[in-house]
Amino acid sequence: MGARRADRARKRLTIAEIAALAGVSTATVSRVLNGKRDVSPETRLKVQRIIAAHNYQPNALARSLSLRRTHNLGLIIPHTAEYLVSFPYFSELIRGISQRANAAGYRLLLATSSSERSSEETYGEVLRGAVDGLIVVDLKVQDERLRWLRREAVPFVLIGRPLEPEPSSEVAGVNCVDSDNVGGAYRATRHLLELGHESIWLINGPPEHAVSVYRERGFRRALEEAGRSAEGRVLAGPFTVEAGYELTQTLLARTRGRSRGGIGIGIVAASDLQACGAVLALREAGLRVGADVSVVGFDDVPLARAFDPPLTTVRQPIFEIGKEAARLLIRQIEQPDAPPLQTVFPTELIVRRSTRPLAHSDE
Amino acid sequence: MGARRADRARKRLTIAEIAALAGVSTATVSRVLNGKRDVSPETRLKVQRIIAAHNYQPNALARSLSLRRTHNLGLIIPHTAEYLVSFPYFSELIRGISQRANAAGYRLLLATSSSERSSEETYGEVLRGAVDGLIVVDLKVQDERLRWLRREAVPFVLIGRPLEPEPSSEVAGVNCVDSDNVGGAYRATRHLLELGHESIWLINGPPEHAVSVYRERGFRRALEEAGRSAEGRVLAGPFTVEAGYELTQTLLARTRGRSRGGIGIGIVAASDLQACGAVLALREAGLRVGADVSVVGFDDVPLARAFDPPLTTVRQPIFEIGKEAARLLIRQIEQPDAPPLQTVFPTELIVRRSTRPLAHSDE
DNA sequence: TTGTACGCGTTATCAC
DNA sequence: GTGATAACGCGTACAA
Repeated sequence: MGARRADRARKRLTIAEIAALAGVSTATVSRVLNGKRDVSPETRLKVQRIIAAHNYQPNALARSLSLRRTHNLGLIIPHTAEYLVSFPYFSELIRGISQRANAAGYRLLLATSSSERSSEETYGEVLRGAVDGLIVVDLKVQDERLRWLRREAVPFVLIGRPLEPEPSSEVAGVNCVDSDNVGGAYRATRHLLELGHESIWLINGPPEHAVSVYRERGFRRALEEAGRSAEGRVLAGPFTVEAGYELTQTLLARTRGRSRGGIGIGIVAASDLQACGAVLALREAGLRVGADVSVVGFDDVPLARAFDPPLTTVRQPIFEIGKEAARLLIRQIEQPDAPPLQTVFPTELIVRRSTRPLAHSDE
Repeated sequence: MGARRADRARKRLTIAEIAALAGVSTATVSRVLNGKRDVSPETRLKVQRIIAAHNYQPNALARSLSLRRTHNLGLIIPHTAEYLVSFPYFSELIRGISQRANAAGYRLLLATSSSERSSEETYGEVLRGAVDGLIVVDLKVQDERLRWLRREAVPFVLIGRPLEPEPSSEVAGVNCVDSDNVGGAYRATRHLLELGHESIWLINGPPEHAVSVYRERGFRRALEEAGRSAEGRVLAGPFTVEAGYELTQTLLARTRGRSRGGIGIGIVAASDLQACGAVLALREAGLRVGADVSVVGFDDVPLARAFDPPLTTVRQPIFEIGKEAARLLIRQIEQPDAPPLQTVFPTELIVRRSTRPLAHSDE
């Protein structure tokens, strides 16, 4: 009762009202709120009581406006569903970012980019002072966002690593977090080599993704070190089951005639989904995965070890990557002069049953 | 040149500066900005030119403070990784929410709830005027958050449906979006009945989740309609592969002796992950899934159809649910007097090869 | 130690 | 039509 306005929005108290209640000035309340030292123990206690009694919460907006800092981190979700499917751990990433951000007193602001709007529009809109910095995912080979972000002098951190030949700019000049994709693909490929596979292929992600370039590098390096050529050994497509299936079929068509009916084929896939698609196609062709042929995935999604056969795969610490991204961004925001940092997390080859030494043909 | 402060934050223009540049008052600029009619075509054009020339973006914070509306929607991410794993479409949900929100001029603000903090603390923090409303996921059977949200009179929408016996309150009093879990479980169970399975089980999610209660209802209803008892037929655990595996093992132990070595068992699982775990355990016990026994999953994750056997499962339109949730929340925010709405999306049984008519034992 | 007064960037209510 | 000017809620010089 006594509520003047419709009580729907339950009028929240302001610092002025708290001040009045406590018989002090707003400045004093603000000091107490922010833990400043210049306030006597008695007044502090008095104010704290009032604050607690009324469950007062300072308005975040007003505080942001005054401080010129929102304590919001921005993340643009790629528009394409395809990308998200390709990234089964997207929720893990968000969780990692969000956890670290919250722990440091920041929130995470999300927006989707729509294909109709340029990245400039999207980012500009999110900006408008709503965010202290941005986390950029889904890094492209030639990513126009980089130049824009630099020009606007927005603190930002990349998930992924820009490719070196970025025109007129040092890679070292940006904050970025990535997993060791080159190493992951390298080890996966070596693994197949060591198993004795003769015909080794990479089913890669779309070539415009920076991550695809890195994985192909690891693949090529392993092959070349073994004195083999990677020419014509790389197929590319979406990170989906379907793509894995179809690319494996074209791969089989290409090898037909060459090898012994496909026996000896080894496939490194850029996602577990693709790997599963590959397994399907291989089985359809009458090949035994984990005996005649081998397949390695990427990501280690929850279902990878329940698959038949349990999938050998390259695990990435997505949650950690998210946390680190938030950490670096916050660091850049709070210490603008701190030099940018590049963090690379190791990947791990999880060996299960989809990769095995070749069965001897004389058995 | 001429930059006064360190050029790192590239001073953004204010409405006052635009006004000065255009030779008008801030009020006029504001009118142009917000498309008000009371401004002459000439001045409008003049102001628009200046705005475009300087790429001016009004400050979202100041605007929010003035309007007392942030255009932010809040979503609390459950702390437990377990929950997220159980919810493979979490990214889909976020995408749905975010897309609808952005389309309507809203942003999505994320925060994680940490187990140490009460929901009141978590939500209170998000409040602080940082959001206009909240989306609540992971609804519990007795969810303390409901009462709190009502008391604080925060606009909110539930993903999921509260259970009827919520003390002293009409279910109809809240906005909520859910998929038809009762119907989904019902149809999955009927499907198994129609295939001739004798020993039908539900591997459910944790009982504290509201969704588990609904799914059990559908399961029971189908069984009872068929004149069977569901007593002792429900096992519960996390939504993981491991839980599915282990619960199936205990289930097999219980049936041992009774049925013909397990033949005729039919399992409805509350997630595709659990279903895959169940398949593993059944196979280990020497049973042929899709012949001797059947398994139905829930969710239709991308790998479900690549699984061996391809998984029969109950599909939910997660993306749509996200969009609808955002729609309802925004509606509640913009029309506080509009009566709350309950939307239930149909679920769909996708029949694949993990469920089949029982093989005749005389074959 | 405490209080006054102004700035943060918009919107909106008045006058003119 | 247009322009001062008071909110919006908080932080913080500066003065006391």
